[in-house]
Formats: sequence, C-alpha cells, structure tokens
Amino acid sequence: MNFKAVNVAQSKSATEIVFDSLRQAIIMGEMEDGEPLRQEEIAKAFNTSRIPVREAIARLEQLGLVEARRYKGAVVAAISIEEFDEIFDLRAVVESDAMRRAVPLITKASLADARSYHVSFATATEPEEWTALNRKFHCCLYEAANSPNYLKVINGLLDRLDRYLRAQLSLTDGMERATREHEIILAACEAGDAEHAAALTYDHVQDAKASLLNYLKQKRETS
Amino acid sequence: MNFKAVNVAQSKSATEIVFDSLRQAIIMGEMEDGEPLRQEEIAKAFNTSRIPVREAIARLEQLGLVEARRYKGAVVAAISIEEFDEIFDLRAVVESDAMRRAVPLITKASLADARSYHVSFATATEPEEWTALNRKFHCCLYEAANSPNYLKVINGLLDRLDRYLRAQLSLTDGMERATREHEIILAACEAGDAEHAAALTYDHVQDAKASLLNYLKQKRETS
DNA sequence: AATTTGTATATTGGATCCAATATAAAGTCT
DNA sequence: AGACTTTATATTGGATCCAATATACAAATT
Repeated sequence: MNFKAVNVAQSKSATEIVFDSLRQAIIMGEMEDGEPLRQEEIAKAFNTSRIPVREAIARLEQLGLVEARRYKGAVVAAISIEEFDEIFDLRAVVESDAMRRAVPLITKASLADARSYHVSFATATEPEEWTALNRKFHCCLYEAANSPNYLKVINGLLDRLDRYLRAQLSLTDGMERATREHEIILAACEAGDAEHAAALTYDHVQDAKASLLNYLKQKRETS
Repeated sequence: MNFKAVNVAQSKSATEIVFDSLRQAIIMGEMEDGEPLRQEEIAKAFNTSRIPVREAIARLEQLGLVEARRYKGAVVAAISIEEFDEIFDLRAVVESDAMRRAVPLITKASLADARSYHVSFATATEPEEWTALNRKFHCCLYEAANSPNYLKVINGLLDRLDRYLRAQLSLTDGMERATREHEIILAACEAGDAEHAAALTYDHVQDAKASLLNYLKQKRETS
C-alpha cells in the first residue's frame, strides 16, 4: 500500500460546512448588520436542503452572531454602543487574566510564533488580514495557558467584534498603535513579567475600545 | 372589549421547549455524565419529530453542555478536574469584575431582593433548590451592572458547573460556608464598597473550587 | 384618500421519508 | 474457543413534503 490515509470520520457534515462558512462571512463583515439569512437561498448556495442550514443558524444564534425571531428568520446581530463598551471591558478582564496565566508557561517556540505573527501583522497591507493576524498573535500567547475555556470565551467575544475591529484598525493610527502595543506586550512576555503583560493587555483592549467608540460616535454624528 | 390579551408570538416553538427542558435536566443532574441523548426517545417524550430535538441538541452543544460526534449522537458533557480548575478561575475573574461594576449602580430594591434570596438559601433544605437560589442571589446583584454579556458568560459557566456545585454544597460544611460568605458579600454591597465586594466574590468562588476539587479528589481515591 | 379587509406569495417550523454510518448479533473458518 | 466475516438492527444526517405564520399587494368600504 502506498497512499496518504485520510480520516473519513473527520470529514465535515453539511451542517458544519454551512456553519463555518456563515460564521466566517459574518466575522469578515461580508454580511451587513441586520441582513437576513434566508434559509432557502443559503441551502441553494451550498447545494443542500434547509435542514443543515437551520442547524447552523441555531448554532450561530447561541453564539450571539445572529438573532432569530419565530417565523421571521434570522438576521446578522448588530451591537449597540453600550454593548461595545461592555464587551470590550469583558475582553479586557478575561484576556488580561489569560495572559497572566500564560506567561509563566510560555515556551521559546510560542514566543517565536508570536513574534512572527507580530511582524506579519505590522507589515500586512490588506484589512482582510489584520484581525486574523491580530487574533493569531494574541491567542498564540494565551494558548500557552492551556486554558481552553478562557480561549472559547475570548474567541466568542472576538467573533462578535471582529468586523468592527477591522474598521477600528483602518483608522489613521489604528495599525500603528496596535503594533506598538503588541511590541511591548511581547517584550513583557519575553521578560517573563506576567503582571506587566497582563496590565498591558488590559490597556491594549481598552485602547482599542476608546478608539472604536470614538470613531463610531463621530460617524454617528456626521451621518 | 374585556379580556386579558396574550402575546401569541411569544408562545414557544417545539425547539425552544425541548431545549429548555434538556438544559434543565442536564443542569439539575437528572442525566448522568456521558449519558447519550437519543433523538427518537426525546422526540417521543415531547410528542414531536426529531427535527426540533436536533436543533435543541445543536444549541446545547454550542453551550458545551453536550458533546456530539457524527453518526454517534450526543452525550452529556463531563468536566475533567483540570477543566474544573480553569472554569472556576474564569468565574472568579468574571464574577468579581461583574460585582465591581454592579456595586455603584445597585439599588435598595436589588439589595432587598438579594437579602431575601440569601435568607431563602440559608434556610433551604432541599439540594434541588440550593444552586438555583445561589444563582439568584449572585445574579440579582450582578444584574445591577446592566451588563448582559457578563451575565451570559457567567450563566453559561454556571450551567456547566451546576450539578457539581450541588454536590459541593451537600458537603458537611458546604452550605454553612457559602451562607457565611454570602453574608459578608452582601454587607460589602450594602456598604457600597465595590472593591471589597469584588475581592470577596473572587475568594468565594475560589473557596468553592477548593472545596469541590478536594471532594472530587477524595472521591476518586476511594473509588 | 385613508383605512380596513381579503388574497396571494414568501418564508419559516415541523413531520415524514430515505440514505449513510455505527453497533450488535450471528455465522464461518481455522 | 477465538478471530474474522457477514448480516441485521439501531441511530444519526439529510431531503422532501406539508402546515403555520408573516409579508406584500389588491380590493372594498367608508
């Protein structure tokens, strides 16, 4: 025998495929806030029936990425200004503690990975790449903490914020400031200073919040 | 016209009913860890088809209450010792910050409600009531923070821990210690001392963790 | 014309059916 | 007997169909 084995059991179900695609589309901002998710339309696009689509939408609703009302269908969930404030605060608390847990356990290899993502992020020119690289940078550090539940919460919050974060990074000094802050966070990690890294992470998230809220308020006034 | 209007739109779908019931059953420990959720069986019990059951299970999976594998079905998700440790830490961080946010906004009415739950908790004799009253006590305080996302995360974590917390409270000094700690948390809230209330909440969760982990490890050794 | 009423269409919720896979039970061979 | 096939059964995944509801639009009434 001479072939590359593939584990068929891990081939994805229709539900999974639809779920992943829809999640990605929402995260990437390819769907507008409030845009409806028509089951029939989606089913056709994926060449399946509505059943897997419905299951995927049910999952997305649990994650807070869509809102569904009976017999009215699901729409992409928008986030209010007040909620932005709250979600960023939540991120700041959870991510800083994740960092606190991670630093003592972090390996040279992870630090190298983080630095690589950091460089990629700093030099990336396409907004589509920014948030993905940003997330990779942060999460690759958090992962050292071996705390899947922390990560799940963090990723859930990032999923909901992702498309707005992309807008925030697009601001005049968005990428520049983020890169600068990443640099000092990474330095604290390399120095093994968990408390400092945690504090910097907290500030980093709060900085992003202030920047985004400022932008949104300005935008709301002008329009 | 002289009748009491009922909003028909908020009548629950089969999916919702099944979801709520299954969630409750898992939380209350009426289903064993690892026990399979047979779609046909559940559908019959609720006198519906398997479709709503499947959607309900998909939702439960997103919440981490069940684990599903393709063609093998879903089972009640167990939690490892390491995960207990992590989830309690996460609770401690999020709940203490929720308390920090809540104290400055808390009303006399909420404090009265909390004290009422506190008394009910302290005098409750049925283990089935303990965790529900405990949750009501804490969350009624957190609710003052007007932070639905904090609450959703907290409730999600409590959902997964609930049945184990019931075991922990059943320990010789479980209820007694919890009641004592609730008393001083409430006192800090009444005094308007947010930082103290937050610190006490953090310790309260860590206490529960230590107590439960100690119990589980002992149990594991003896069996 | 504005409001209401009735009708047609679109969309979602749920039931039933078939296909794909897993599990258990016989059967077969050494 | 024990290991390996083969077969039967149970269970899940997905497709198709029907029912319930919402939405859009035409007709009617004032």
